[in-house]
Order: sequence, then C-alpha cells, then structure tokens
Amino acid sequence: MIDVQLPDGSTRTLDEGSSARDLAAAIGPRLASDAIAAQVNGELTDLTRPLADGDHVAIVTPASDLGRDVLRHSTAHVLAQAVVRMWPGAHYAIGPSIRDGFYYDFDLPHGTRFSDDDLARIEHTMRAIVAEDQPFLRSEFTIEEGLELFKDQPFKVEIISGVRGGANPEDAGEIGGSVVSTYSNTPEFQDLCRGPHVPSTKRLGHFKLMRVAGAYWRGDEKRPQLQRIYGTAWESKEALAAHLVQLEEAEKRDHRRLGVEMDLFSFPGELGPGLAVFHPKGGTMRRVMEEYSRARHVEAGYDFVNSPHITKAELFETSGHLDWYAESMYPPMDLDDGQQYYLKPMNCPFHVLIFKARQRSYRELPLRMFEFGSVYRYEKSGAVHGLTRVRGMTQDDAHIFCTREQMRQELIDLLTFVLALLRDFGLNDFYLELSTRPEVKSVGSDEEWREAESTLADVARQAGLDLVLDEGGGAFYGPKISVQARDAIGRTHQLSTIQLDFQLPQRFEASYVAGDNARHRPIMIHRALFGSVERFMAILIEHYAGNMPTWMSPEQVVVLGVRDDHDDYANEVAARLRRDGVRVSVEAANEPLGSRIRRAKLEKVPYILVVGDDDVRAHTVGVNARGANDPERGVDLDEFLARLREEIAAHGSPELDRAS
RNA sequence: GCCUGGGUAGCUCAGUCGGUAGAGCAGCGCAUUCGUAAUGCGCAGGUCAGGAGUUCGAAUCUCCUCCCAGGCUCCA
Repeated sequence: MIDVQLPDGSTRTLDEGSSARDLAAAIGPRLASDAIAAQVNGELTDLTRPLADGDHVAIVTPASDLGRDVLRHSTAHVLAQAVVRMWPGAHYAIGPSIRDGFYYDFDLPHGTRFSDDDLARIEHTMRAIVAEDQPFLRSEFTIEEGLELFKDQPFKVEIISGVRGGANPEDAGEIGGSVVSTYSNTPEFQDLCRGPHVPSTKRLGHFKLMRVAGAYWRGDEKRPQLQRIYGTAWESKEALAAHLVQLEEAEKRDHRRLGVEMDLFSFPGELGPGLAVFHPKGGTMRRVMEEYSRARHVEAGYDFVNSPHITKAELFETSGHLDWYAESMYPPMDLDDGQQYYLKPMNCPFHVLIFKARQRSYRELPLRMFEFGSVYRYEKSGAVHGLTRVRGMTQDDAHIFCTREQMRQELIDLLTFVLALLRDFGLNDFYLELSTRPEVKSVGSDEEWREAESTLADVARQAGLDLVLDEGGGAFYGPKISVQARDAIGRTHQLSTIQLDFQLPQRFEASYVAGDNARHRPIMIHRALFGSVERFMAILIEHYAGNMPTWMSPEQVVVLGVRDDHDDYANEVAARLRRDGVRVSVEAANEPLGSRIRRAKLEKVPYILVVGDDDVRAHTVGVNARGANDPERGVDLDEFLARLREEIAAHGSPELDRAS
C-alpha cells in the first residue's frame, strides 16, 4: 500500500502501483470522469503514471489553467494527426499550447500551401479523430531509437539530435533528458512529445481553427518558413463561445475601427504605410493629452527643448545608431555637396548636443530636457499596425543628465512620476519589466552594465510592483525598466520605458565641472512615458472602448433644442459652457430629437443636454449622461457646469462597465 | 522583408456561368417642429485599389505594382 497526499493536506491510501486515475476514482466518480492529467510533486504527468509512496498529487481537470493547457496541447496533436492524414508525407514541427489555444507548424510536401478553406476541412477531420475516441499512449525510447523512429521527420530529428549534441538545452525538457518520449493515438500518427496528454481524444472537442500564418522554423528569419495553423480550445462549449464573444468585443474596441467611426484619424493611401493624419477630433484629443503631460512635466522640473527632424549622418555615426539600426532608418538624402542627411529616428543625440552647447556645472544637474519629438523609423512593411506601430510618430521624450550620485534618487522620483501620470490617464494595473544587456548588440564595459542593471533592479523593487526579468532585452547602450499596464480587458501593453545610459555621454564626450574643479562624465537617463503619443492614444481608445473620460473627450457636451424655437437658448447654454473652456456644440433642431440624441450617443459624447420650454423658463437643462440609464430633467445650468468642471478637474475616468 | 487572406460609393456589405454596378447607413435638397438611441420624400455619389494581358466583351480569368488584415521576423 502507498500513501499519497492531496492538495488539501489530506492523505489517501492506495494499492501499490496505483495511478492518478485510480486516485481520482477513489475520490469520486465525478472527479474520475473529469480528470485529464495529474500533477505529481509539482510535475505535470499523465493520469496513468504509477504513483509512489509519499507523492503529493493533484488531479488536473479541464476547467483550470493547467487543464486547459493540457487539452490545448492534445488538441494540437489531433491537428497534426489530421494534417498528416490529409496530406501524407507532411512534415510536422512543433505544436505547443499558447494563451487561449494552440498552434502547430507544418511543411507540406511539394510546397503545398494551406488555404483558408482547408481549415474547415482539417477541422472536420479533427472532429472525426475526436469521435474515434483514440487513446493517447506514451512510449519511451533511447535517442538512437528516436532518431530511427522519426527518420522521415526532419524537424523532429533536429530536435532530438540537438539534445544529443547539447546544442539546444531547452529542448532537453522537450524530450525528457536522454529519454525520447512519444505519444501515439493510432499507428497513423506518433509525435515526439514530453506530454502529458488527455487520456483519449474524446475528451477534446471544444475547439476552432482560427487562421493559417507563416512562421520561421525556430523563429529564425534565415531558416525555412513553415505554415502555422492557430486554433483555440476550451473545456466546454460555453467557454469556447465566451472566448469567441470576447474576441468580437476586442474587435469592437479596436482603435483602427473606432478611429474611423469617431473621426479621429486616418491613414491616407497617398502617404504610405504607417503614416497617419489626425482629424480635428483626434487632434483635440492629442492636444489635451500633450497639454496635460506638459503641465505635469513643468511641475516635475523639466526644461522644454526642441530639435530638428533631420541631421547630418555624423550625429548618428557618433551616437552609434547607424551601426546598429541603419536598416530601420529611412535611407539618407544625398545632398549636392556630398553630405548625407537622415530623418531622425531618435531624439537623444540632439539633447546631448544641447547639453554640450556650453560648459555645464554640477550645480545645474540634474538637467531634465523634454521634447515632444517627432521621429521617423523605417519599420518593415509587415510590422506596421494602426497607430501602435507607425513609421512617423511623436515621442514624449526626455533625457535627464545627472551625476552618478544623483542617479538612484532621480530614478526613484522618475518612477513615481511615471506611475502617477499613467494613473491620471486611467491606467492603474501595472507591473515592471527589467531588460538587461543584449547578447549581441551592445557597447560598454561589464561593470558599467552591472552597476546600471543593479541600480535599476533596486529602484524597481522599491516601487513595490511585480518585477519580471527580460533577459537580453535592453538597448545597446543600457538596460531599461519598462512599465507594463493591463487594460480594461486584461491585455498588457508596454508603456513607459526608463533607460540608463553610460555610453552616449562618453561617445559625445559630454562632461560637467564638479566641485573638485575637474571634468566628470554625466549619466544619462532616457525616458518616455507615453512611448509615442500615437500609440498611447490607441491604447487609451481601446482601454475605454472609445468612451474617453470627459476631460479627454474631443467633444464634451452636445446641446439639443427640442424644437427650433429652443435653438437660441441652446446656443446660449453652449456659449456659457464654452466660456468656461468646455468643448461643446449645438445640433440645430432640423431633425427629430431622437435622431440627434442617437447620433450624439454613437459619437460617445459624455453629456447630451436637451433643452425645451421648461428649461428656457427655468434656466435649466436636461442631462443625458453617457452610460446612464435615465436622463435627468430640470438641472440648473450653473449646477451642471459646476459638476462638469469638477469632473474635468479631477480627471475622472468613466466607470468602465457603465460605459458600453 | 516573408507566409496566408483581402481591397466594389464616406462606412458596412451584395453582385450567380465573363454580358457593362446594387442596398442600408452617412451626405445634399425639400418638407416635418418633435422632451431623451433612427420623420418622410427626393437627389447625388463608382477609373470595382492601380497597371498590363486574355476575350467580341472583365468587378469577375492571368500577371505585376500599391495598400490593408492576421501571423513570423524586427522594435534603439
């Protein structure tokens, strides 16, 4: 007999050789039928693996993170089996579970390509395999046996021999050290896999193939491009349906769609990819964001600077950007006198030149230079995406020049400032990421990097937020902290970055004179809070689903007269509000009230004021607030204005669930 | 840059076998004067992304280019 411990701390006594499946059965029939895998001493395993005395065992069921992970992985296997059945000779590469689903990469014989229509056919075959109720059977082999077994599957051979050669240590886990484990349902299909899997294909079924995409083998641009099929899979029909609904919701708040609907911005074909124009309403939104940011920066002790959009090549030769990033800069303009000029992809070297414009004293430090700097980057054509990845953008960029001694406090203050500003825009769920020295692209000595990295790590920890490590993700000149924010529907976005830089001051030979009358090298901190104004706006639009807080709304109030003989009063109300800086318009009463209200609602205007006979008489307004169910009648105009001013001043955010 | 799929009126979309372009909304005009999410009638709107080819004839078939979407790669 053996004793195993359950997650609740209790123990169960089982027969020698019992598996997790037996354990589940001993606990109850319901759990026995739900069980798809087990977690033994923290390790995810098949249900059938024998347990040992003293094991800590948790039964994994589908409606859990681990459970979904297992069934997505198993569904990926079924996908591969279906593809192999339909395209004999197909090579299959890897097929992991991912967030919300799974994928599998293939290389079809004779360069055949999947089409969208194929997805439905493959799904059909998958459902047939599920209906066949095939068991997932685990087998173990030596590396040599594994190589023989998969001799017709070059990608599998590469994974197995990579482990033998020690080339890819991360693959060792994939196949379990020196043991090659495989899963097969039928002789038709066998896959190299660490497992675990659900006991049988009949446990699957709530899945949908989403799309086909290209993906490089091992993520390497220089290696063959495989065809990847993405799918989503869930524990129940309801969970699958809920996921699909959520995708639709995300699509509804897509900033590219709302940008058109709300008349904020557009991408005229005449300009080229990734180049946006902002319409009056989008322009207003930007202006409000920028004005607020400027005001806060003034308070925080920043100086405002400006720099041109183009420069001689020399500047970016000195900075090093041309060495590392020439391919993502616009090609140079060749002038008659042989000079090459570049559009700027970065503001930092300009700010260094401002620092160097005259001799600097330690008394001036920290010197904080801020600029809404427009930069141009030649993003690969496949990389541009709405406002979030563009070729022309404006950064809320600043560079802080300080001494080594000031660096730590400056970073602490900066992080506090960053988080406060982001909160003012209605984001409040953050974590931090620390990006360390890149393996290939980087300059500087080891100890400089060590000092920079440890200082940033300290400061990040002091902020009291979760900190995750992004190994090798830093810039070539220094490590960075980035602030990641979760939006209203749970997606995370990298927003602000704070980079520590010992290199540029050296490259430009920037210095200040200290109290010891000697020249010293300043430290440079690069930081952007929005990242780019365009991208930040896109994130906010999606966060709020277009229902911008009143202070950011391009149009804050629309006034509607009930009949056209109320238009004079409507204009009077608007004039009063406008005098207090409210962005307000009047829709004349030449169409029915209901239709004007509807239009204003669709435009997501925070307040619709309806004025009729009663209001003219009593100097009141009817207030129809965005997201509210019942309009308020007979609100005193001055009282409404006071409420509105208070809300705007407080930077109140709409309650996200209220505004739909 | 690469892979797959797209591009028809301002927007959303229909358009059969290759036979010469259609709806709703938006816009404009006229009428309507209305108390909280669509008043009625009328009008206008198109180089079917662009170019080349096949054909008696191309939105439709072929090729090239541009742009968009989803991925991969990249993101100072």
